[in-house]
Amino acid sequence: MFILNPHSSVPIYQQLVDQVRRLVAGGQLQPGAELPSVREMALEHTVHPMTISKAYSLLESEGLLERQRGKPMRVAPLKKNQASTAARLKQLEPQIDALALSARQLELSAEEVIEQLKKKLREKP
Amino acid sequence: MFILNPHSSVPIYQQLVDQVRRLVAGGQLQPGAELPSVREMALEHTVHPMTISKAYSLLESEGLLERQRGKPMRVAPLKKNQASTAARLKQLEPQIDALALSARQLELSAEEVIEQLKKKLREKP
Amino acid sequence: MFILNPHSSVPIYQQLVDQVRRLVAGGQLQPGAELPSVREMALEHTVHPMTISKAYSLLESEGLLERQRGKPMRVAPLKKNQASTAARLKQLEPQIDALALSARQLELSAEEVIEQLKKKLREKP
Amino acid sequence: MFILNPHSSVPIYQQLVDQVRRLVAGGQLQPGAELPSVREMALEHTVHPMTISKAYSLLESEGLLERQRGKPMRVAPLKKNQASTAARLKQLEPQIDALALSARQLELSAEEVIEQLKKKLREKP
DNA sequence: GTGGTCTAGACCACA
DNA sequence: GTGGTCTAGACCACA
Repeated sequence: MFILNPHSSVPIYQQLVDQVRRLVAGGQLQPGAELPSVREMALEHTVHPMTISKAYSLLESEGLLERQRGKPMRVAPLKKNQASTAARLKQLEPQIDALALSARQLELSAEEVIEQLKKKLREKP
Repeated sequence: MFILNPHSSVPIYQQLVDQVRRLVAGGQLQPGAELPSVREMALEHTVHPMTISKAYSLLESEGLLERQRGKPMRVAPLKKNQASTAARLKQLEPQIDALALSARQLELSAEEVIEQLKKKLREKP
Repeated sequence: MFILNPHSSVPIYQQLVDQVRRLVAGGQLQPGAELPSVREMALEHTVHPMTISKAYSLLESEGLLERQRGKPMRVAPLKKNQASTAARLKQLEPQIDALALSARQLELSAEEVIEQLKKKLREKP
Repeated sequence: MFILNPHSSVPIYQQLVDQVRRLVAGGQLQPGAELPSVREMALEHTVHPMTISKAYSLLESEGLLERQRGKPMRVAPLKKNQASTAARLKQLEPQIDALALSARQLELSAEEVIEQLKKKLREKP
């Protein structure tokens, strides 16, 4: 469910935070859903447990996850979790902006980029 | 001509590298154009000369700038600066992949994302 | 394992870069092998950590080393380290050209030069 | 007669010094032969006159060239100028050593390198 | 004038 | 623990 890339320039804990935020916003992680334990996830991705822990803590202080004593963390009861389409697009904006900038720097036409993006969106990962 | 923000989380030398790349790609810095000397630019932005020097060195090893001994650095005559379209698309791939992943996690449809991207690509930055 | 000579006219960071390249090419540093940490090596050779760091960074941008966050750098899994024979010969070309020029200026015959080169190539360094 | 490459990592004055030494050793510059004036040579290679001047001065202090008031420099009357084959090979040694080292680092076989070198030696430049 | 190297040492992000 | 960034400032090579 989670994809962590240790070679990315984005810190691993940040990758995890971003993904949880999106999965909650998109409704794939419903309120009450339990997340893998720190250890489980650390093992699965061969990552330091502290890294997972840091991500969870950030998400907790943000109000998106909540800690349950002795049990794994779970998605908090919805406040404004599942966002409107507009709000979710807003969340995507920094990435879109960066892509647009890169494309222009590479002197690629809109068509070429969109063609490629369409292809990737069609593939289920 | 160059804007360096010491409070950004992007390292100063990286900001400079990015801007030179963009200005060259966009044609605002033509091959042969001279850049401000390390000391000049360091003074102007009250930054340590080594920080500027690091950026210039990276751009040189990238083949974008060339040293002229005793004179300031200048934009290299373009050779493979403009790679083939396929090669440039390849360079964009990681960003496109990441965007596609985010979009799926946000449960956004291809249309919504592409619509937004088109808008951004049309805006000249 | 590494020999750094502060009195050489070759910069210290360059000496290190050269040696790592050689050790990797020669197979003495296998993919996955860890290098001494920046601090370790700096202490051992009484050199400033930044000097070591510069060498490591260059080797990373070259694709020869890879960073493991929180752990020392290690030799990257070889990919295009071994390029085609033609490509590697191409890399040697400037040196071959320079040698040919020198030989002609010294009025040395092809045989004499090649004889000498053969001898050197046979010696394991 | 002289080839100066401003993009080489070898300083320009050093390139000139090396070439004069070789041409004298090889007998192509005979004792008494006049060299181009500093200005002439600087113009021809679009190089700073000081650079040529520095090379000439070094060669003079070495005893290879001599200054004649109001006239261009000329090759000094031979002492041990035209060297024996062995001596001339000795002069080539650093370049041969470097080439052999590079070849080994690139994992190229002796045959491949020698093949290439032969080709270059045959071409008159 | 130009850029390059190096040290001393602070401070930071990440795991 | 790991490496990265930055400054202050010395000293050098080259043109």
